[in-house]
Amino acid sequence: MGLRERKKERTKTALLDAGIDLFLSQGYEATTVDQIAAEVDVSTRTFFRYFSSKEEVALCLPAEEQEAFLAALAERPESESPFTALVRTGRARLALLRELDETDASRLLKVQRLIQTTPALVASRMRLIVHNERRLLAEVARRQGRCPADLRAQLVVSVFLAMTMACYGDCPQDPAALAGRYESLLALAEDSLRPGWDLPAPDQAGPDPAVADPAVADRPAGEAAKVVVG
Amino acid sequence: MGLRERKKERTKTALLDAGIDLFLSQGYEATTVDQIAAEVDVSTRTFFRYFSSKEEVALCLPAEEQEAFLAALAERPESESPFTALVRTGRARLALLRELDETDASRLLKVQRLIQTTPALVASRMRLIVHNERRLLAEVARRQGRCPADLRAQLVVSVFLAMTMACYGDCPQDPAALAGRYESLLALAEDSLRPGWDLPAPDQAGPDPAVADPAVADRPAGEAAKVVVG
DNA sequence: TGTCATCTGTCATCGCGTGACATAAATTGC
DNA sequence: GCAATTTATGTCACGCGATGACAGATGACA
Repeated sequence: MGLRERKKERTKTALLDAGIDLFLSQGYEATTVDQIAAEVDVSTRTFFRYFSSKEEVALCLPAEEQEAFLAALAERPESESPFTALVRTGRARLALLRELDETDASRLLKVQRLIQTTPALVASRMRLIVHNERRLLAEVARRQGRCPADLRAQLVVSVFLAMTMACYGDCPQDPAALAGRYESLLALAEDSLRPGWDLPAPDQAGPDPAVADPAVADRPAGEAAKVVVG
Repeated sequence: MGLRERKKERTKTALLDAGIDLFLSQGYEATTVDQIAAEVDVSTRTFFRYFSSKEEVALCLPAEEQEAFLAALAERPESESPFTALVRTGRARLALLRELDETDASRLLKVQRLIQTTPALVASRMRLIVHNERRLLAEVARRQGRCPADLRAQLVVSVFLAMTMACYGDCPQDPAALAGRYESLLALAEDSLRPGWDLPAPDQAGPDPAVADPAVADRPAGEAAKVVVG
């Protein structure tokens, strides 16, 4: 790796760290791009050559994590059911947090704290997650042997994402607490879901049950509700 | 209602309609606030007195719907389980779509199409939804007699929101298709969830099982997974 | 060393959003 | 109907985020 690339990398992490620290100390909105650039002693224009937006400073790490998650998911054995594969991938990623460089780990925790305390960034991370939902869905549908429009595939992804978001819900603190929260939610899901719920229905062999019969919506309100009341 | 208020209301809906139409015809990003204001023949500054941002033009209707949803949820009978109350409220709101003024209905459908075809707006709507999650959670927890930090309450809300988002997932088209999709997802949820899953666990009487034992996270990866593999 | 590619700074520009202030309009009281 | 008050609107100025264009500085390579 040449001097040039090393210099670039140093500048990028310098901007990243400066940005995160400024965001945390004086607030995300109150911090201007000019300030970040000045801190690293580069021009504002140069800042935008490293980060496409101010937001990206706060979200590039989570974005990378998502990429890594998708890559890891793709390598889970086919024998695992879709939801199991998702859950185990999540657990593996979580475990990776603990064997991290001290500076990298603290950076990640800072970013977590930052996002958590900034409504605009919470929304942005949500956007990230939703943006990747499509790819997650594709992988789940592939494992189920269905098309991505399959409602059950969507349900599996939605439930998993719901769990993930609920995980972010409170306390970032330390990786251990996060993992604990993750496992608690998992146990709860086990209590709530029927075994095999994430496997494709064996009776319907067709590859496209995506659009359901709209006539079902004409049922009176009180009638269809029993399906979930139990 | 005085002349003044009528005039204001007319200006607001004029800006709203002009904005939606311009967004749809030439794209959201490509449309400037100046254009919208010019279309209604008011100054740019005045536009911002009616809408706090360009985004709000596209999202004020969904925002109002969310408020209405929360109000309707609060009035569901206590006898309904949390998830049932959520589902029936959703169904009732969906039914309301059909008895709407022609111009209001077409506006709503336009907004749906607009959001669906604009990634930035999809994200923004997601932000709206997440922003209201807290209030939804409060109501669910109240019905369960638990605190909002209760994981089961969070699961209930998450599953419901996941269903809602999956509903938005594809085809806006007509209200009937939307309702059909809603009911299909509902039926699928019935297949996947155990009866009574949304009721508070009877054994744990304490009001605060929010934070789980972090020690559980120390289990080897392969062991805890069986809880969902079944 | 000299040539080439690439990174960087400066400048200009656009769009979104806001505060301040003056003007025009509607509302109220007489 | 007219004056006094309230309130909506327009104009101006400004800050911030983001982008394109161009010239100069710096590392890469023969």
